[in-house]
Amino acid sequence: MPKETFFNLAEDKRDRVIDAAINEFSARLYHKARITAIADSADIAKGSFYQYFEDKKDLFKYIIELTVNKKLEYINHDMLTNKDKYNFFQLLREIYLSSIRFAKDNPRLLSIGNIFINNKDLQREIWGEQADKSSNFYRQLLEYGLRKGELDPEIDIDLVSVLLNGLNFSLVDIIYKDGKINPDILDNEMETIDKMLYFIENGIKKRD
Amino acid sequence: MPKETFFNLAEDKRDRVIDAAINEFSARLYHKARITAIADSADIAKGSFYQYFEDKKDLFKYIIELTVNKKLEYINHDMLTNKDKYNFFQLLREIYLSSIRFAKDNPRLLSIGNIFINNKDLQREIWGEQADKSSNFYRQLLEYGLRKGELDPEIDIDLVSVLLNGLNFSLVDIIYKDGKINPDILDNEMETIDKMLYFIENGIKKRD
DNA sequence: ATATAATGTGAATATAAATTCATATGAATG
DNA sequence: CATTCATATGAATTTATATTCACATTATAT
Repeated sequence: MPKETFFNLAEDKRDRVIDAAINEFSARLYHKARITAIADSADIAKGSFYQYFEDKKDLFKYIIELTVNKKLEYINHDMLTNKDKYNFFQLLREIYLSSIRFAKDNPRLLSIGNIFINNKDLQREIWGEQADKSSNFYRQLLEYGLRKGELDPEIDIDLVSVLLNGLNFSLVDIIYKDGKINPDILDNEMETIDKMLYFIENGIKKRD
Repeated sequence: MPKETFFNLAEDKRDRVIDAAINEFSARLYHKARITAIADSADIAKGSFYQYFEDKKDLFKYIIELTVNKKLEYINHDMLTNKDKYNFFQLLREIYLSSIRFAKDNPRLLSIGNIFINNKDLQREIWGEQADKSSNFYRQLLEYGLRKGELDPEIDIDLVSVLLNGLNFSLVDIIYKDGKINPDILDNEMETIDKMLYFIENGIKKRD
């Protein structure tokens, strides 16, 4: 958590610091990101930085928190609170759509998220041992789908939740090529998502 | 590439250096791994290290190369050279089985592979721009499966190859929990793999 | 207006490696 | 045995940055 000093700052300055931090953390890996660069670009003294934050990790935690919150804003809450109206695959589709919307609007946050998600050690450093939130999310969704009889009762929930989590990496790979958003996707994001769902629903075996 | 000096070394010493490097790179992220620790543990002088390698990156590249070669040894070559005898899903199954065998026998190399695969920037630093070898591998496999009519002709190869690649992350997640091999998996690896294949073949939608 | 607290500052210090280099030792050659 | 070449060594240097600190400035309260 940033120190109180940080929250007492004039909004403009606070925003400059956040913006500079997002810039630096999206452009470089955590251990390569430089406080000096952040201070310079936010136009504050290096010493001031330590008035606002405990240390580099403190700032990074804060930025990750902002990122997570921002992402949550993109999820259609009506859909999640009224789950019952939607079936499992509709919910999954909505989740994927939110991911893409979020990525489009917040490329730098997407990059930070990638850097974070792609580095388990960093996750441990920042979040401690409870770093496995994401497959848990899918487990709950799957339990719900099973209860409603929409899913093949044969599936192993623990395994499939990890698999769905792995497919998230694919989605990010698709959206985000070579450090920027893949422009091809933006034109036919629906199509891409629908193909992905088709894969998840039906697999790839030929049927007759 | 290591310098010639390195290959001129007595085998014992060369092995000590490799072993020390594998230890260090499997325990710490690339930018955190220390030449000093490697030199100490291999019982060579720090200066000697630079007789053998250009720099840290040079050593790491070499270790990654060893890892990749070792992994290739685990793939059943008979199966790949006589592809025609096996169907797509049998081949995929074999690939997953090799992954698990490799992981069991070479936990440290698995860890290095994870660190590498989980860090796209590092991949760019080490392999340059052609870092996307792996989804390419699946693309070829998929083309083969389609030609033989084993796969749903509806699927989009480009997309599905990225999806299969994402599922690799899942497999690693399953095998490798908290820095070591998940013992639960070893007892029923076949079962796990078969469930994973079931997911890929049939998806998770309930059918009647 | 003065005192007190809060914030700002950047040069100095600390830390942690990677890398170099002058020099020593050993091996091969003729 | 002397000369040349290859390898070994670790203290000294370099690089890169995070973090501290003594002091300066500005804001708030009395």
